[in-house]
Amino acid sequence: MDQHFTMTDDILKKNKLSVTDGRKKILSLFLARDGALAHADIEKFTGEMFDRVTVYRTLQTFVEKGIVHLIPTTDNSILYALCKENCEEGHHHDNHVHFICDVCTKTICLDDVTIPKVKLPKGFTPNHSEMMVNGVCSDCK
Amino acid sequence: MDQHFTMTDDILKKNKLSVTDGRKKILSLFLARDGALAHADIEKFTGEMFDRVTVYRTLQTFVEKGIVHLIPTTDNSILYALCKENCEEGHHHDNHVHFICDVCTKTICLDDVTIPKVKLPKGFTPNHSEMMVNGVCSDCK
DNA sequence: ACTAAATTTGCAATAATGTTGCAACTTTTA
DNA sequence: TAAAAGTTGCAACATTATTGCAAATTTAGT
Repeated sequence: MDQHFTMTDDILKKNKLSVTDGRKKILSLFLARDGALAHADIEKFTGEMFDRVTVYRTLQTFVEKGIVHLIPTTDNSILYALCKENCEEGHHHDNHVHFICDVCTKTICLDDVTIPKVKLPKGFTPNHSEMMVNGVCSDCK
Repeated sequence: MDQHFTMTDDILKKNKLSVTDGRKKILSLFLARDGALAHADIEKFTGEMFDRVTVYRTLQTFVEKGIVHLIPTTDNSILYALCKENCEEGHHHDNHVHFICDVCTKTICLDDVTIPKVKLPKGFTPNHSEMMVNGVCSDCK
């Protein structure tokens, strides 16, 4: 399949999920891509390989297990990203900045860039933050 | 209609848009609400008053004119918000933090909270940032 | 105030996207 | 290797979004 075949199995097993072709393929797409993927992207790559429903359910399962996390968008799509550093542990995906490249349109997890704290107005209590920066990524500069 | 009736007309005229019942009503919803609205919210409030298509097109027009701006979400919906401070000028809607209340689920523009700059890895050039914080808002605390 | 031009709306059709139940199949467990 | 557990695909359905076009409304000019 590709060079990630053992890695995908490991991640699935670690999360107590059955190792199936669909999950391996979708996981390998994330590993190969290093940016975020939307449901539509995955359908494009997998073609007629799996049913649409399977893709939906696979992504949902991955989110529940913390294998991928969601990235907010303004265009009515859901973006899913697997973060290199964190996916080993399966948690704490949610403290880094996401970068969206205006040129290649990839969404990249900047695992090393922590979201800064902001001072909120009186009466507001923070719980969790998301931050997205767009611009030009290191590949497109 | 409500106390904002002149304000809605002013905003529409300032943006060279025909003053119609649909636009006035939708704009007045934003003015009355002070939080963000999704397409579905607007349909709920307006009921059978206007066609769904009109709501879609009105929101699209408002975004193009800069009357409202988009807020990213992870739940496959588009949120639209009119920011109190900026809507007079019709631009620069995009430099403040958005707060999503976990209790009342409202999304609120914190017009006074500026998005902090972050240091990006080598090779990345920033252009624009978005930041969302959720937690408990001042009404729900 | 009245009319022509420009703009906006609603309808109908269509497309795209997401969800559910269930039977068949595959993977895991022991 | 067989039973149990988990996963998949199909079909049907639900929701959400888009397009073209004719009718209606709003605006601008007189």
